[in-house]
Amino acid sequence: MLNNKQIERVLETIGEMFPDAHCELNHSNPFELVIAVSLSAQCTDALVNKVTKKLFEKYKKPEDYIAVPLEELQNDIRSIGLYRNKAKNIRKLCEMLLENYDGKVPREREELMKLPGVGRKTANVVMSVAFGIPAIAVDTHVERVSKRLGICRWKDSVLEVEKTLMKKVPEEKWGQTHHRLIFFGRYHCKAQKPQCEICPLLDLCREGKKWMKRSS
DNA sequence: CTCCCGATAT
DNA sequence: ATATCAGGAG
Repeated sequence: MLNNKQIERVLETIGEMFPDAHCELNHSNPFELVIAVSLSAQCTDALVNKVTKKLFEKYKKPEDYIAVPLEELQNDIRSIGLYRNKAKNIRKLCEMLLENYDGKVPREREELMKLPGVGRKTANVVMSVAFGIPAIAVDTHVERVSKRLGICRWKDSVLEVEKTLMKKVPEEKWGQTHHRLIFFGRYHCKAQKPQCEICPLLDLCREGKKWMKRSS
């Protein structure tokens, strides 16, 4: 496990590598962000953006998603994968927004997580990106990077990873750090082919040597 | 734990 | 051919 000084070095380094890390899911309001993030489960954001480009032109409000047959919505998001679950969730989510939230996306984590297809990770993204409420969403990249670097333990659950990051990172830097960890994981410390050879953090990474061998 | 699932990289 | 992708629900 990294000590506080090492954590500080990690934050500084990923800040230099990805100073302008940001949410890469295209959206123009909280409602579109909820849809985009719920679609992004087990799918690249590039593909989500390809689908939402057309989707957001066709469906503007919660009412629009309910107005069409479920099969039509399934077809509009088919290329994403997991499309039956996602279509059903989006439809129900829109119904709930209209019934319980005046058609608007709630800001509270507890309320967000009541929506179908919205778990803690998605709720945290919406809170942080759409509403500017401090939160750290732990996705596959944040989890992998945190564990490889030794920010947390290998056996930690995603919730434990989130708690560790909240404890180790100053609250005013949660949003920024969250996106930098994602960029670091997505473009540098990748799942299949991590760039260990050019990694400025290799000396404090427990997994680095293992990956160096595999790539040689 | 399993299932959902197409697109892409390796 | 297999692993992975801004996960969530049962």
